[in-house]
Amino acid sequence: MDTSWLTPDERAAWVRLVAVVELLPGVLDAQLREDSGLTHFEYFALAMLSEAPDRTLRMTALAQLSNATLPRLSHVAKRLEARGLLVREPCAEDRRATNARLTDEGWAKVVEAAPGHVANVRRHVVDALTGDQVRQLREIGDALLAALDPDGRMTGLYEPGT
Amino acid sequence: MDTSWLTPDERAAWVRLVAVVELLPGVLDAQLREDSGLTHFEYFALAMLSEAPDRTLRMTALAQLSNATLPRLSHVAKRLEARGLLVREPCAEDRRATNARLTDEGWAKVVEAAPGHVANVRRHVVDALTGDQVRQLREIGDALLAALDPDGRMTGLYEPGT
DNA sequence: CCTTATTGGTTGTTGCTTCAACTAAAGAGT
DNA sequence: ACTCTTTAGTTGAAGCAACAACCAATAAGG
Repeated sequence: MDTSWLTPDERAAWVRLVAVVELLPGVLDAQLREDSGLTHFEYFALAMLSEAPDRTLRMTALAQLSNATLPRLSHVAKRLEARGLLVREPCAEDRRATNARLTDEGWAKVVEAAPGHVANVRRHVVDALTGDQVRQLREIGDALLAALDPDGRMTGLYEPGT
Repeated sequence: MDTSWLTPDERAAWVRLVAVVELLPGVLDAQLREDSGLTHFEYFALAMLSEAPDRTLRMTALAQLSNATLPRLSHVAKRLEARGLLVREPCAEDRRATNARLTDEGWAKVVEAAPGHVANVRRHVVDALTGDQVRQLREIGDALLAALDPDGRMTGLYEPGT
């Protein structure tokens, strides 16, 4: 009775997607939590900073990249700041704004956490797929994100053309 | 610095998958919350019951189908029971067990909520894909779930052979 | 039988997310 | 200059979810 009005093929694809969406966050969180004491969201935020020029991003920009609300990011940033992984400082150009900057410890944390995380991704995702499926998944991802994120708020991550 | 040690193709696919996994739950929750006053998890639980024989499932079985811990399901079931959407009753065969059964109101709720939910899924997922992509996604889903859910706890949903 | 282990569920704390309210700065219109 | 609106971010209270501790019933071993 659930997802009727979808064809059998559509329903099969949908049901699998839901299961993946349900299971994947737990798999990512568990490994990072265990090995590095970070949630996936925290790791992701630090990783975004680590790739940014001067390891610095406006809070708003970081929130959009990580698909978070500003309040949520603010709380998380406070915790990460208390752990010494980043600092927040007022922005010179726009005095309303706050810049989050990765500290050296934060950088070290990302460097420490990345290998295990990548291995986990490999084990649970990439290595489960054939090369063709990897390419298909990328295009399916682009199609879905065009519908899920029409304003491209999380773009910068996935760069549809890239 | 993030997901290096993946090839460019792999990284592109991975980054899109993460974005989808991040965005999709919010899209599902928002519509159901708005139109039916249910979280996606609640809807999903009710939908599972609606498809079960006698509209009844053991708490443990329902928890596995919805990828929830038993404590979490217990709390959710209490709320749904308070709203009259399901009832919990001791199981006759195994007196340790509790059966959750969908009430007539619960059934009506699912019937009321399903069309909007399916339309939402169509808009944001199914209709964004070509027929070929739908078939590819189904097989990718099977491959991923084999790695994410090796014990097939959430199976019953996606029935790899189906 | 009696003991121990395992399975099935419910019940309290702890921590994170969300929501709403608030401060403050930048622009826009008059 | 003066107000009105929008943007940026923080904060505090409230709601959920995870974890742990717990009780109850079945099953297994001596």
